[in-house]
Amino acid sequence: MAKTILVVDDETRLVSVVEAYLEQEGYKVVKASNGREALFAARQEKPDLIILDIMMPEMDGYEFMRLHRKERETPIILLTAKVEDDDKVIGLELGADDYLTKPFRPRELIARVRAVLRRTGIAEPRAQVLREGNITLDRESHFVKVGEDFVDLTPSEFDLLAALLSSPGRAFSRLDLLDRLQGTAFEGYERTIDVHVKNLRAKIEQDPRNPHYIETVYGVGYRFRRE
Amino acid sequence: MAKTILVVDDETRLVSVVEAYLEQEGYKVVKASNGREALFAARQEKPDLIILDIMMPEMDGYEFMRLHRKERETPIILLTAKVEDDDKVIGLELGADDYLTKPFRPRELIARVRAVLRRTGIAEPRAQVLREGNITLDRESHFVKVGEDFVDLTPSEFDLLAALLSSPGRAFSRLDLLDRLQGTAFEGYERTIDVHVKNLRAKIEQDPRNPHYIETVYGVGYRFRRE
DNA sequence: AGGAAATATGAATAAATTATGAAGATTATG
DNA sequence: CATAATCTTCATAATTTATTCATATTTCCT
Repeated sequence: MAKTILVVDDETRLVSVVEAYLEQEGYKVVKASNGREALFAARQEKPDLIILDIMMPEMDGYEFMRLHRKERETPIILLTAKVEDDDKVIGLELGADDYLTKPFRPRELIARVRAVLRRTGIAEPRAQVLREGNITLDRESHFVKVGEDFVDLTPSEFDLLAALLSSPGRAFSRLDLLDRLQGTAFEGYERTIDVHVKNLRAKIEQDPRNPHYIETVYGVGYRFRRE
Repeated sequence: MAKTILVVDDETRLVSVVEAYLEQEGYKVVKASNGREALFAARQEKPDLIILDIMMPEMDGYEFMRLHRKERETPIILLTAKVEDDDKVIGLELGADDYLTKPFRPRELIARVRAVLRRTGIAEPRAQVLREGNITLDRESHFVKVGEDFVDLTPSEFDLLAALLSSPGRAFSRLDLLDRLQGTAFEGYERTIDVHVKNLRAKIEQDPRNPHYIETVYGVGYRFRRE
């Protein structure tokens, strides 16, 4: 059964990005934009993990934690605007399992989610291997194979390939892809994706000038060729 | 056959963590959150070892021990909140085989479990020798060989190498590795791992500046090179 | 075919990550 | 209790990656 994660933050954009990424990883996501909603959602959905912003209107993260802890022991990852020792201390006292400083990258979040779930003995949600054509990507072990050859990719290249490979045949816009790479960080320049694609092609394509796997969708973005 | 360990503690979180570590070591784990449940579970499962918290609601650890001892002689490791001589004395009088003070590190727990099982003549659950390339690591005898040469490692270095060696080719995040070393990565500083890696490389690599065995996976962590 | 728009590419620069040496803190040991 | 060993933290050097930018190439449309 897919693990459920409750994401609580008043920034809807951030929540959306986080949601997309967690869902891609195979988690079920429930959202709330303040402590009150979160309490309600926590009771309804009984999530396996809560990702919680501290600064929120109405009822802040600490208040939520205090109330929630009376009912359940769900592991919690705190989101903090910046590292303040106070926050760390208070969060720790209240029983947070980890914390993350905004802005953060999706990969960083995923790593922490995994770590916390493992630490608290909750199993992985699903196989972490993506395969299409001759390409294998293993998120768990973090390797990419072209045929039988292992290929070293940079983090951006790896995430980019993972995104494309998650839905072969689907065209992703540069904005989509940029979100996967940068998460909640401030907006970048879409063309950055082009460069990553170029570098990625150089590593996995037999003839980078005539790409077989990563196709350009003129006016839209890129897609991974479906067999 | 895998050895069964009964873990008894009212802190479900702690039980989950302990469960995760024991299972990773190849033990089968049964859980209970108070003395009553524990008695029931002990009768049902006939565990090879019991890890028992003293402070629990309903029926505390001492009471459980008294009752359980009438039925079986299962070795018991006690968990105590902090070292109180009284606890130690009472526990050992009642026949506990060892005790552990919270908070404790996974390696500490595992070490004591092994020791108690060995002392009471119960076999180890799985092979304790990891080998890859030119490196041999024996968890049982606690030695490391590079080729034919024995190498002295510190406890952290040993655990780090054991973790990496458990899945050659798999990239481990610093968070993962910190977990293995400290039990809870929340409080630690990830970069500590870098230093252990440096020191470990200095001991097992021919040319530490150009590591052969322990590879850096930029943006992710480290991995042991798969042959 | 011609031109506008989009993409590809190489190279320079900026940013992020890792490696390292050494100091300070902690833990084990006699 | 003192000493040694180990672990952690910190500052900074070295390395790798990400981003930007200028320009070449390709695609699309009429």
